[in-house]
Amino acid sequence: MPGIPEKKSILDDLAGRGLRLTSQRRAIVETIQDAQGHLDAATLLKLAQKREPRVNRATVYRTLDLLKRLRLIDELDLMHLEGEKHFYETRSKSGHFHLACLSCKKILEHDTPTFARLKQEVSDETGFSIDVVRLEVGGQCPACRNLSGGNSPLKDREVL
Amino acid sequence: MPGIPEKKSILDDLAGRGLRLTSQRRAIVETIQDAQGHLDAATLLKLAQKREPRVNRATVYRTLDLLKRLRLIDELDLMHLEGEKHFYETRSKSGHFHLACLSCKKILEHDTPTFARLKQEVSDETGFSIDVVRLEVGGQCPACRNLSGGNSPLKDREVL
DNA sequence: CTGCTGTTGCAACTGATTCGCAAATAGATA
DNA sequence: TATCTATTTGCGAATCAGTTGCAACAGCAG
Ligand SMILES: [Mn+2]
Ligand SMILES: [Mn+2]
Ligand SMILES: [Zn+2]
Ligand SMILES: [Zn+2]
Repeated sequence: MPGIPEKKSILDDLAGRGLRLTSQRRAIVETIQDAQGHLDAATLLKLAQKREPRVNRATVYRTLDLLKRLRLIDELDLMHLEGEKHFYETRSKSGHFHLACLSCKKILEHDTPTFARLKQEVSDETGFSIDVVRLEVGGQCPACRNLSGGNSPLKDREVL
Repeated sequence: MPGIPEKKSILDDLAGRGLRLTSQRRAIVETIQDAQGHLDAATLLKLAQKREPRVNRATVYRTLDLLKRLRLIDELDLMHLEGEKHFYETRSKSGHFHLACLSCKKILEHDTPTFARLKQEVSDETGFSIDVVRLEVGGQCPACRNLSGGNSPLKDREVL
C-alpha cells in the first residue's frame, strides 16, 4: 500500500488525460476531496473560493459535470430533502449508500455485503455494464422514531 | 381477491382521508394510473388536460406532492438523463428498481429477491423505519454494449 | 340549498443549472 | 524564455423545474 498519495489522485487522473490543471480545477477538486460530508454546488463554490478566489459558479458546474462523466465523483439526490439541488462525493469512498431521515433530515451512510451481491446479480441478470449505482433510502432514524411516540406510522396530521 | 377494483384505489384512498375529489384530482390520478411508463410533471399535465382541460400546472405539482407524502406514488430521478426533472409511478407497481442506459436512454425495470432482502437488512441493521427506497442503476444496456464495439469501456472520446 | 373550508388558477417568483462568446491561460513547442 | 493555440474561464443572460400568495371557486356535510 502506498503512503498517502490518495490525495492527488483525481488531479493526476485529469492530467493523465491531457486535461489542463488550472488553479480553478485544483481548488474545486481539492475542496471535494478534503470535504467531510456531501457538498452541493453552492457550498462547493464557497469553499473552493477560499482556496482560489477566482473560481466562478459556471466553472464549478462544468467541473462537476466533467468529474461525473469521468466517474471520479458520484452525484447524490439524498431524497431532495431541501430543494432540488444535488450533492457530490468522491468515488473512492464509494460502495456505500445513503439513508435520509425525513424527520430530522440527517444523512446516514451504510453498507452491507448484500448490496455488493445485488449489484453483481443485476449485472448478471440484465446484461447491463454498470457505471453508476445509486441506492437511497428515506425514512425515520431510530432517534426520531422514539421521539415521535410509539403510535402508528404516518398519522394524517404529520403528512397533510 | 377482488375483481378489478385496483383502478380507483388512489381516489378511494384520498376520499377515505376526507380529501376532496375534484375533477382535477380525478384527471391527474387517473392519468398516472393509466400511464404505461414513467411520467414527468409536464407530460402528466398535458395528458391530464386531455381528460379535463381545467387542469393547471400548479395543481399537478400540488397533487404530486400530496400523493408523494401519502406514499401513493414514487418519485424517480432516472439518473436525470435529460434535464433535472423527476418522474412518477404508482406505488402498486412498486418493489422493482430502474436501470437507465446512458447510451440509448432507455429505462429498464428489474427486480430480484436480493433487493427485498437488502431492504430488510437495512431496516434491521440501522433501525430505520423505511418509507421509500430508490435504487437506480446507470450503465449500458446489452444492445448498446455490442453496438459500440467490444473494446474497453469509457474511451476518452465518448466521455469528453 | 347553503355555508364552510379545502382547492384551484393565475402569474409572478425562486433556486438550480446551463449557455454563448470574448478574454485568459496551461502547456506544448521553438 | 518567448510564442502559439486549443482549452478553459468569467460574465451575465437565459432556461428549466418547481413553488407561492391570494382571490375566486367548488366539494360535500348539514
Ligand atoms: Mn456518502
Ligand atoms: Mn434529482
Ligand atoms: Zn431523524
Ligand atoms: Zn442502450
